[in-house]
Amino acid sequence: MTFQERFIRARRAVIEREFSHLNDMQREAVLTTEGPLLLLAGAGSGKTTVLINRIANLLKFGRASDSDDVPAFATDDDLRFLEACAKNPNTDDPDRLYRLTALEPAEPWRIIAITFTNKAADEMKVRLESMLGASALDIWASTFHSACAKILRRDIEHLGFSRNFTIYDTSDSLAVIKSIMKELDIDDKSFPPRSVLSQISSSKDAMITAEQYKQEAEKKHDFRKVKIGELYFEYSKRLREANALDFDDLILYTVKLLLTNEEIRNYYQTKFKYVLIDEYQDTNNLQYLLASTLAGKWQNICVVGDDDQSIYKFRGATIKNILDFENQYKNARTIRLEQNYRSTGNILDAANAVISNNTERKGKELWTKNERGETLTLYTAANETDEAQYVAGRILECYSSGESWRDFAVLYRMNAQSNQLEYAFKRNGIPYRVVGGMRFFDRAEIKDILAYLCVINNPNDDLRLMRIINVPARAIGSKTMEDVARIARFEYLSMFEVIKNARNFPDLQKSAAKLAVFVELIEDLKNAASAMPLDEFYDLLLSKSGYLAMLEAKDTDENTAKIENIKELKTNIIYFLKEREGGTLSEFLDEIALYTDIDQNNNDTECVTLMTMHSAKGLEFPTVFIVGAEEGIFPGAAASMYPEELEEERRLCYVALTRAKKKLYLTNAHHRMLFGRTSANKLSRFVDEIPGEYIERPKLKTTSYTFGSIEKSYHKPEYGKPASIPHYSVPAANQPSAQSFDFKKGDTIQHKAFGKGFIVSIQPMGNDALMEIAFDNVGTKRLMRNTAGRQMQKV
DNA sequence: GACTTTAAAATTTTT
DNA sequence: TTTTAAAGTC
Repeated sequence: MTFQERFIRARRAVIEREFSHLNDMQREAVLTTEGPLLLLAGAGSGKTTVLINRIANLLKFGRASDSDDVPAFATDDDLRFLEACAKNPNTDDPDRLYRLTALEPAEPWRIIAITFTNKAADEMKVRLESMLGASALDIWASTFHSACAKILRRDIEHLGFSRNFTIYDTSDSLAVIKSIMKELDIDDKSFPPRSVLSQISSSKDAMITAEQYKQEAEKKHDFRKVKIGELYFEYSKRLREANALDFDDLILYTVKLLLTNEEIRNYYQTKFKYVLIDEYQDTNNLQYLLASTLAGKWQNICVVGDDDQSIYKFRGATIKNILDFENQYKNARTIRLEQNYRSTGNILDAANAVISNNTERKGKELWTKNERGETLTLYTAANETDEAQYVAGRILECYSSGESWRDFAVLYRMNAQSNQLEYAFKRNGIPYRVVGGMRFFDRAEIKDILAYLCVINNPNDDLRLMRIINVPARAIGSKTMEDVARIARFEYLSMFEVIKNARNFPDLQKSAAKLAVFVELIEDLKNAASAMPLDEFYDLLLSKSGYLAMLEAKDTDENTAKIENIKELKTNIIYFLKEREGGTLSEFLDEIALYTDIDQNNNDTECVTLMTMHSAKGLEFPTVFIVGAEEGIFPGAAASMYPEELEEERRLCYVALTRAKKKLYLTNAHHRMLFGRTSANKLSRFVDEIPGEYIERPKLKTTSYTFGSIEKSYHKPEYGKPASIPHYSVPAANQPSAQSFDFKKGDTIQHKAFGKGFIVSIQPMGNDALMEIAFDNVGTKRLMRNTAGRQMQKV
């Protein structure tokens, strides 16, 4: 062996030891620093750990682990020293060792790591900081959108926007579309605003301008598309006038800027020596362009993803990006992380079997050293209520044997399915949280307050001005505002400028006085904003605008909740000020424009989690229930017609299955009421794709069930429904067919899960009753007699 | 201009 | 069934 070969081998050995806690494939991924790298990381394979360690390696050793270069200064003695260190980790001269092993270590600011969600970005930052210390803060670890916002805040002036541009969220965009449609008198029934917006979005993704879109449509004589093209054109125009960018624009304009401006392109291409993209299977075309452009100079692009977990096609993600990576970069290396640390063998094999029915995939088989574990369980319920009750019953049983609430997750295809589960959990006293649905920043009161802040920050923000000008009521109605909008359009003024000079416009004479009051309010607040700390200003805003008074006027639960939310927003402001002392209003608005979920994901709370399978991506739970495993629901009706859609549903199934660590339940129902209509759905094909050895199915043949043909059917009177609609079900252990619940106030009872308790009160409610029970160990709970009663006995 | 009623639609979601 | 938006009424 030559000197060079020996040196490289010894150096590699020393670095490898640094990452000995990883498995071989993980370590390979960490040490492969140079050139394009495709990391196919299966579910539960330690993906984030690899990313963090890879960055650590770049910072500490640079390209040493992946290079044939030997430092010119290295002597024979150095080599002997290095080889000795490779054999024996303890050295008396760590400085010398480091000098010999590190090769151009990367400065933190030369690394950009892009994720999809703020949550993932934050998690990465936290883990980097705890591993590498404060220097990790210089790494660009952010989402696509915030990275772009950062770039554009510097250089967007080249594209004709000013640097203090506003970011519109989806509902802002929707509002713009709606107002254009109203003005152009386009019927929103034949052109649903949402679908128009998604057309615009996919056009932007394909880098098609409004003009091109319209031309193309005219050539094809497609009337619909011509109209949409007009809307697209007007929409872009309005955003430009308002100096606003929507989410797509953030990426689109960044890409445009980089492609058209050589100086800027050079700056970022030189700066970012290492580019890492997480969740690559979820990227769209623009994001792909951005990533490959940023990596254009050094070509050190590492993409991490799992083609089998691509579930966001409907929002523009294209699985092609990950499938074609090796064609895009001819010298790309591919590493597969296939060892799973999360699930039992049975769960994993079931998931592998299901996903193997897909054709559009790279091919990958997860394996694990974990035990086989229990088989999966399929439960076939009579209806959705029974299904929910089954889930609740199982959870109570497990809870009584020592598991905690947070060990359980119930996954469903549609948010609408959460309802029955929530009822069942409430009746049984099971604490739960529902993830998704209404987000904090989507709540009307939060949007209102933020709109105030936006208008104060930039009075020319017409959209937000419209939102708040009559909230609370100031007797400025839609008619007045229509006049204002028309004048603004005609005079090329912003709406605020129009109302400020209302007296000069004949049409506004009647409302001029009211408008003046509003203008004064905004201007006073604007002055106040620069004169005091942000949190103090916030209180002033709430009182002066009359918003708080409006909520306090009606003492309803709803308003109390709204006031809570508004206070929560103040917590955010205080938190922001802690991070950045003397932070200004505009800085705060910028920060939260891209941070849209705050109260989400308190994983530490002790309760069962309910969420869609989509939201479950990236999470794990010891026990998982997948409910509604029925054709027409999962896979959904729309998907079963198209093979591509069906494959996406199957990937979603794969994601759902691989969330479980120890135990996995699947449930379906003979009859299900959804959206007010009852239907009898077949068992999901995905369940049939799981080989029988991994799953335990109900003993009775329930899939071939036809109405009335089952002899051993029975009625469950505890639902209190009329006998004319009998319920049929497979008897289950936790469902005695009939039972009398003669609980009385003052009784001492023994509950399966909650232990001993004392009935404080019973309130009859129809055929049921609400019982308040003081338990010895878990405090007082309110339970429904007919459901929770099954779980307890008098003592 | 505020409030009530009625009708239609309802995967999946992050930024 | 439930939610949301638009039309109708006071």
